[in-house]
Amino acid sequence: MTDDRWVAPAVLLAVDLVILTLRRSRLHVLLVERGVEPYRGASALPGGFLRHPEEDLTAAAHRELSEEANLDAETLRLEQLGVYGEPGRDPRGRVVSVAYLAIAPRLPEPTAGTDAADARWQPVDRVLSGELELAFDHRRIVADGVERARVTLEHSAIATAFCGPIFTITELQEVYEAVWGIPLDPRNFYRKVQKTDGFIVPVGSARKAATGRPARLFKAGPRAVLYPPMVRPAESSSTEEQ
Amino acid sequence: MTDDRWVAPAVLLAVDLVILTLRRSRLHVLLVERGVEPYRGASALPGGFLRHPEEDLTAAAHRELSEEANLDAETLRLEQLGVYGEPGRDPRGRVVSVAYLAIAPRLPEPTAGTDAADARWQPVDRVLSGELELAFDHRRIVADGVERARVTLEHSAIATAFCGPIFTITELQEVYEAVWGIPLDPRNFYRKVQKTDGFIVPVGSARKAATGRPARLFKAGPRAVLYPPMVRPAESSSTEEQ
DNA sequence: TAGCTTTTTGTCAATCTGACAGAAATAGCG
DNA sequence: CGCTATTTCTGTCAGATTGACAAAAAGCTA
Repeated sequence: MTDDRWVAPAVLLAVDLVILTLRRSRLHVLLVERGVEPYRGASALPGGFLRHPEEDLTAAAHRELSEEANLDAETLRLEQLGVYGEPGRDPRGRVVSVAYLAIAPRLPEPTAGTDAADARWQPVDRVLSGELELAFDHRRIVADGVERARVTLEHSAIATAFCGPIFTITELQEVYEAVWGIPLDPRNFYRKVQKTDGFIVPVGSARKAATGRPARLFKAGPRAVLYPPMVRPAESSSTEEQ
Repeated sequence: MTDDRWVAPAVLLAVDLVILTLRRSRLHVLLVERGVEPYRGASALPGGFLRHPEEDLTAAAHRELSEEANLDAETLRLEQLGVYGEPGRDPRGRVVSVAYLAIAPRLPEPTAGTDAADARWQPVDRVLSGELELAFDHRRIVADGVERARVTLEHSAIATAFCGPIFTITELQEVYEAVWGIPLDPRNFYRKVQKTDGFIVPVGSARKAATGRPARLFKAGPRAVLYPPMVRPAESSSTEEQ
């Protein structure tokens, strides 16, 4: 951070939000329909410019979330995902965008806010496959956010945040399956989760279910970082070997 | 990324660089002595403002690196570390800084460039302990960079980049020990590295050493992502349990 | 040749993983 | 009430991995 005698050029700073949740056992991302140009009518991540030059970035992120999707942003823990500042990514000029990621429990259907014509949950598959096109470079941002979520699930107990306050082990497994996009063995998952110390704690030996054997209920444990981590089965080598 | 009819406020955008290397088995970070206000004379990370509004962020990072430290930046793979945009972090006004991280082999002693009065390697310990004070929030950025490097070492083969093109397993171990800050068992390390497929490949059964048994030589293997990862021994639980 | 140092090869018990069998608990149905 | 379907939970078992440690191998030096 050196400075110049030269006047430093200013750029437009924006925040974009990748809000992930689980609906019907599928990973969904919150999208808005743009109400203004450019990309008017297209789907995009919620977000927007800083309101004033002194606005804090996370504050701006929370503000945009409530403005555009009427979601109670206070309860979401926003994690910085990255900066997207490639010249030309926005037709209006140089816009640098800071992306934030949040992983959320089943959230209510959002209602359109002031800036966006509409706000709704869309399956990430539709976005990643390209079936649903997004404005700007938002598809890339979603992809990065999903990958981050996958890694985060391995090392942190955040998966419990996808569930309600009380959940069964099967429900927790469905979170992992949905985010990782692969099926897991229920018995091994059960064992692993149970003996990962501090991950989940049993809550009143209650029960549940509609058709099978009643499942025990748990709540999130005190540990935030999982050690050893949940290991995601190998899929393919990043670089071919030999 | 919604826009306003309101004129969006512009902020000053800067890049900061955390360049890590190994010198005498200790992790060092590249620092410059600031030649201008604010914090004139204090140590700081190399970096600076965008030169013009259309400059690419990574291009700016590479430019600053060569300007301030005369390092051949082309060979370094810069990885985005995060955004530091807290209001008030820079006395000149609202400055948002994008931090980049690079992990590098033994680099030459840098020479001061145009903007910085001096550029040199400093042990990260001295920075993290607070013994050496840095300008702005750069100590925090260094801390984040070191932690990122530690995690990266677990999952990627980047550790080989700290060594020269040809190295011994002991040299590779010293990289892990320096970055992780803990000692490792040579025999178990040897075994683990050897059977992590594609990590390192033996190069001509040459030898080396001055005092003990000659060590075999290796070069970086084709695999960039390590699976299974190198596991860093547990240190302490992030959240107390029970 | 003996001693020192460092690298390399083993050993062993404990733990973890992946695959799978089968018991337990409930609802629905004839 | 007994049977079946379904889901949850408890085991088992072989193979791989880990951490701790012993000891051989290969040089250099005295």
